[in-house]
Amino acid sequence: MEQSTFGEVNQLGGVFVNGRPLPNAIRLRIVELAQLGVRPCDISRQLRVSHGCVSKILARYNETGSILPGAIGGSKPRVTTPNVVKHIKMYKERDPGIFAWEIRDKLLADGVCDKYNVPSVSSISRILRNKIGNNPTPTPISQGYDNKNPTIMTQPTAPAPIYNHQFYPYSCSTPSMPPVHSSQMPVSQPLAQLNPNKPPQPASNCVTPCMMRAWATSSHSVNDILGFRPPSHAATHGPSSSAPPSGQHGKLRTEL
DNA sequence: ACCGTGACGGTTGAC
DNA sequence: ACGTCAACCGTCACG
Repeated sequence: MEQSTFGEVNQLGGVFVNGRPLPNAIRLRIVELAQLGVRPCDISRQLRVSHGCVSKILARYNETGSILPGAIGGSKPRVTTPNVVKHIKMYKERDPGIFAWEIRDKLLADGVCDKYNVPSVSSISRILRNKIGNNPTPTPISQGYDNKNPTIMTQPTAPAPIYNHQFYPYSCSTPSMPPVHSSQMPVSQPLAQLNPNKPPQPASNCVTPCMMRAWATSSHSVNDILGFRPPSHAATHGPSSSAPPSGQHGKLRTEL
């Protein structure tokens, strides 16, 4: 456990922390290289990240436009919001003999919940037993929760779990990732320009739940992240000015 | 040789 | 305070 924070070494000699996402800088680098036309297998070798991981990150990027990992840990958004509890209580008061499954149906019928966030029958039973049965005034109703917003992605409660510790417990420059000084990632070019196929996705559009958290100043989509590069000087791919992470990125493909 | 995918062991955080 | 659970992670191996 403790030592896991020091990282382990994969078959390629790269350092990783089991169970934890790669640093954003590396993820960013993976996408950037891919946009430059570097093959995944080369990216894998170059950054010493397993090809499975490269594949996964690129697939995710293609799908969501985000390089960031998903939200780790936590539970699904609560479905028993105060408003739902209020309605359950109301149904129960109107019809003390009502069954939990009937309450469930009514919640759906009344639009209090939708199929995605309607509490299970057992949850309703628990609410009846715990909150309504003996405690007439449950939780403070109303604090922003709202059940009207049925969408799955609505974050009824917390905005988004996500790593509270800003990204990772360790900094971007991984515990030991000597070869790649990714935290300084010289992002030379906006990926959006490099890959016309990938329309720049508005940050708000990125589905990844983790989106809303950190990266406060810069958004998470690669395009946005890369957007802060120097305006001019968008040469094909010469990380000319800023030194490439590992100092040998000039020849992306050939080597190895 | 390359790449997609699933199993695996791990971490995390809400409940 | 602690355990459980379900989300995610990256690596590895297989096809």
